[in-house]
Amino acid sequence: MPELPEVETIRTYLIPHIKGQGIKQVDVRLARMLENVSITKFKRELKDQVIKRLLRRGKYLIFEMPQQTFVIHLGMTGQVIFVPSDFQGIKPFKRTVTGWQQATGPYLVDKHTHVIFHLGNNGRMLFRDVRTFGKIFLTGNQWQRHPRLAKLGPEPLEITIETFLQKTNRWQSARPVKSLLLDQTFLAGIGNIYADEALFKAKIHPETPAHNVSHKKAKELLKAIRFVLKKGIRNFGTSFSDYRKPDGSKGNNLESLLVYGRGGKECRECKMILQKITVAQRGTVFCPRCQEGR
DNA sequence: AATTCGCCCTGTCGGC
DNA sequence: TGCCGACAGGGCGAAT
Repeated sequence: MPELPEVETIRTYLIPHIKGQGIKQVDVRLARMLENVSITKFKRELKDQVIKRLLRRGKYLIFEMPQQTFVIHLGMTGQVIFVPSDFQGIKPFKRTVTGWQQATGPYLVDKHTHVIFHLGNNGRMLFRDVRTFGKIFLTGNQWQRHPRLAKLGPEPLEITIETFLQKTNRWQSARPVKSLLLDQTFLAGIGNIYADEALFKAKIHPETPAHNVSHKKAKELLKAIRFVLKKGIRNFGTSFSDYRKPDGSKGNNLESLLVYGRGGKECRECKMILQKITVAQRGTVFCPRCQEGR
């Protein structure tokens, strides 16, 4: 699932390819990927606009244009693929009994490719999403005020340790600390992978009630969050299942994971068998020895 | 007001 | 071999 490091990797990759490019045309092949905007309006608002800036806030990708801003959220399985103008692998879409099934090379234009942005440099930006939990929406020029973005908490890589400790000081909550990490109004951009990784790194049991997290532990937690997110970015993201860079290749962070997806296997630090439990309706892996006590 | 739960969706996997 | 149910989970809106 694309989290902060994956979205940041996509953003960094896309910038040189799309910044300053005009949008010649947009194809929308699945209307429900657009949130609160019709296909007609979406096309009209984007046509002939120039992408001025590409930003990230939490797990959201923000495309700023002079008169309008559109935002992409990748949900669980969303991908943004950039197809350069000289790429020859894409054939016309073809309807088959099983749906749109023309997949060629790393640039997959198939039944899961829902939106295609045709750019001025004749490149194409594809939005592909198997489980269709992703969303694309318009915000107007004040994207910070859009309801989805306005409610986001601070960026974990930007918040100061002092501000973070003030936030955690006010935790009178019995909620498991993992549920707080997944709460985008607390910190923006952490998902299931990096939450488990950060809790392991900070040696905190995922079910620890928030009010039992000491000042010292909270400090270690923020350091751990930063560490795993930065490492994820350095490794171009975690390709656990569907995540791909915009060139179609996988990120390199999977082999760096210490707990996520490793339930039943040995802890890389102490050889104890990693446990898999459910916390906040999410699969959660932790080491009973390294992360003991709540 | 804070928190949890149900739902959206499709590919994959284990069991029979 | 093939069918079926369970499972994966981000975020919203309803329920508690």
